[in-house]
Amino acid sequence: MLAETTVLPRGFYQRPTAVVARELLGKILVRRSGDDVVAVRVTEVEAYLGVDDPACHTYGGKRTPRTETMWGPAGFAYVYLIYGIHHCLNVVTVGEGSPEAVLIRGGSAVAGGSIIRRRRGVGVARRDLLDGPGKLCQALALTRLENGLDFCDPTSCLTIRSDGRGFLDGQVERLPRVGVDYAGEAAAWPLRLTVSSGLR
DNA sequence: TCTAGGATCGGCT
DNA sequence: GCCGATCCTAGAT
Repeated sequence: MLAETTVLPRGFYQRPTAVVARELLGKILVRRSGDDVVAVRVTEVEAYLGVDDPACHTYGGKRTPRTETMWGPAGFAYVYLIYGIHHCLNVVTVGEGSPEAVLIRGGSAVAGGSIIRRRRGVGVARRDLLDGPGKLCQALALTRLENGLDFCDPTSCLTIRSDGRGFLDGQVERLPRVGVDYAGEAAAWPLRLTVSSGLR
């Protein structure tokens, strides 16, 4: 199934964050750990626009050990812990010195469904498996240990691939981001992208 | 050191 | 719809 896919090149990520966010919808996140392979098609993302975005971890030029990955080159994974319990997976965009990223909020399983169910809990309903950033990370077995992985290295245990399919603009909903009320008017910026209907 | 708070989730009412 | 869990992170002292 993954034989007909290609790993997205660095250049894919070295573009404006809002563009990368839109283009990530429909792409396939592939996670290898040991003999387990899990693949998830991205259906929900949020853009975080760096130093000028009050909702972003790097707002105002903030640079800390946690956010160091965001300050580096595009195409790397920024994984952090939230609420002491859950992890969130981000894709670093633009380029070195422009600490912007796209948060992967949700997807649908395309391979490794049984592994996902095992990790998420056997009784969990199909639609609840991957509909949140914390759930996605649990399904992909991602923790802070995976922070800084390179999405562009075909031998990496975490890559993003294209199978040539995607979603039409008419299928994409643009909504305010979740859980960033503290960010003032930026909380209303329509930087959350979701798709509801099927592939094209 | 100490403290407050968070890009969430799931259980309970 | 509400609320507690749980602990890292960052900023203050």
